Amino acid sequence: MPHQDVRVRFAPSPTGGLHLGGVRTALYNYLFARQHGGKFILRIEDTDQTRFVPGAEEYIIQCLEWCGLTPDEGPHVGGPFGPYRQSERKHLYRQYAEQLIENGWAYYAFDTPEELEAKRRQHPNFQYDTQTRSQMTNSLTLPAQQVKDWLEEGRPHVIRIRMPEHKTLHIHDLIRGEVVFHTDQIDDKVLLKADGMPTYHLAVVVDDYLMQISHVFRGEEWLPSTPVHLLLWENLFGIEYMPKWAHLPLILRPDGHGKLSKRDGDRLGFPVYAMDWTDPFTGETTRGFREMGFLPEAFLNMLALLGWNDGSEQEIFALDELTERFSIDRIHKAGARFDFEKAIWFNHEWIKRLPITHYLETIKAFFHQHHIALPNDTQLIPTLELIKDRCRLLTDFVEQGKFFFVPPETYDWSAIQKKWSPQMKACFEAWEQELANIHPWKAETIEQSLISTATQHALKKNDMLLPLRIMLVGGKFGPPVFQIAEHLGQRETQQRIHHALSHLE
RNA sequence: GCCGCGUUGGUCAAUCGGCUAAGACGCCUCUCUUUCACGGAGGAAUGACGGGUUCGACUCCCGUACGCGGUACCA
Repeated sequence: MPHQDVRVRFAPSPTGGLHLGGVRTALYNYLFARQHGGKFILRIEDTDQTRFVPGAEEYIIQCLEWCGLTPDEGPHVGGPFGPYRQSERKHLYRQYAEQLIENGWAYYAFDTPEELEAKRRQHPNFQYDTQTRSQMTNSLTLPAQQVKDWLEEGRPHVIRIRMPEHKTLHIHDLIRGEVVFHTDQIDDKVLLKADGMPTYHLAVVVDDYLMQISHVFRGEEWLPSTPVHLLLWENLFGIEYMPKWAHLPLILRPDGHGKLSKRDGDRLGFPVYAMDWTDPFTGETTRGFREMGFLPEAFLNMLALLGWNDGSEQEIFALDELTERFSIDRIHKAGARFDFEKAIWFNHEWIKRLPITHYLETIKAFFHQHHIALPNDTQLIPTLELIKDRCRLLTDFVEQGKFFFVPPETYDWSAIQKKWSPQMKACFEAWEQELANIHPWKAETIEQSLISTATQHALKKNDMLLPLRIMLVGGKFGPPVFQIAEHLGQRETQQRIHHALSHLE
């Protein structure tokens, strides 16, 4: 009897940084599992030993953790269906491949990679399939004794699926509906490689069965190989155990055409990976969303809406809201272009919505990276609150807030040059002395004081504002200037005016 | 080449036969703020093409075009 519980898996192969498309796949899996009270499983698909990259698995786990997509089972937390790393399950697969051979659904093939390559050079459209396998070196064409001998002497071989002839395969996809394939068009995929490792096709079916996976959410690039999986399910475990398929639309590059790749990010100046990834072989680091100043809430929100919407006008969703609203039938069929500007917009919205305390530590870390010393939290938080609305990325806090903690190194004098005069200088010099008499040190009282000093010098307050801003901030930006002065404190404000005046004639 | 999937503004997209085709991002204008942003109000901008079906097609069907994916002892 097929199992009823919802069990879904995110099954990346640990070959490098975690692509945003991968995170979205993980997200949809996670949402579906949570929505149905099911389990979200992490399985590491490391059957290609030549592509093993040290550190990649740990990195993937950290990315999921940063996003808040915590697996219920996985190589790092264990679980009742382990091991969760395919390389550690190697011994499991061969028996299934051999079972298929016994039933006539697979065969041994002794063609070497070199032979196959030569064949493909000769016939560019060569495919190892129902038509061509009779000309190849395999257990279907060789005498039984020959096969037996070769196997006994350990001759390298693979096991290939034997595609039936002239059959139509119907696959029901939760997103696309009925998809039909013809077996004559499909090649005899390798199931077990010469090194004894299964290929994706065998491993995915065996493990989904053994791990009792109920639904498979994976990228659309897998759709063409689904008929192979279907046949395997049919002949190994029974179609009634087969998970439901949902092939997700691809995330496309913003310009031109094609799947979004790491290279597009490098070229166009935006991240593609969830977090910074350093290639252990070249030492080269690729920037990630996290390090670029994205909140995980925004990152996930943006990804969720790339290919799905709930039909309303709402665009901002927290993870628990997504869990509530998510539905497979509202997933788009067509691929979506990634738009970095929109991603930034999502981040801005989340920065504005969340309390500073929610991401205080992250901001502090960014300041520390720039060697900027910060005051204690009770003083820091109100200051950050003041600039919050103008920060689209968390790294913007450094840019927008630095002047609160470090006096300006340069001044944008050009902004005030036209209106600057000796009278104005005299007025500021007088006001500088006045600062000590301002009580309490509040934006309103500071403003009143400036007004009265300006009036005494036959100047207008409004003409004083920009020069004051330049003296305190260095440039033409930031919150209202008297609030800046309030946050700076009397002493610091006085010092900055004094210092600025000594540099102005 | 073959197979599969897809096609509403520049981008994300709503629409499940009644459309004068939502909304968001971005862009432009105005407004607020005597800084820069935020906010607020407006604006320009869309159904690939050709046939059907229908009283009526963006919506259904069939072609064509275009795009993408697959076609590995990679996943």
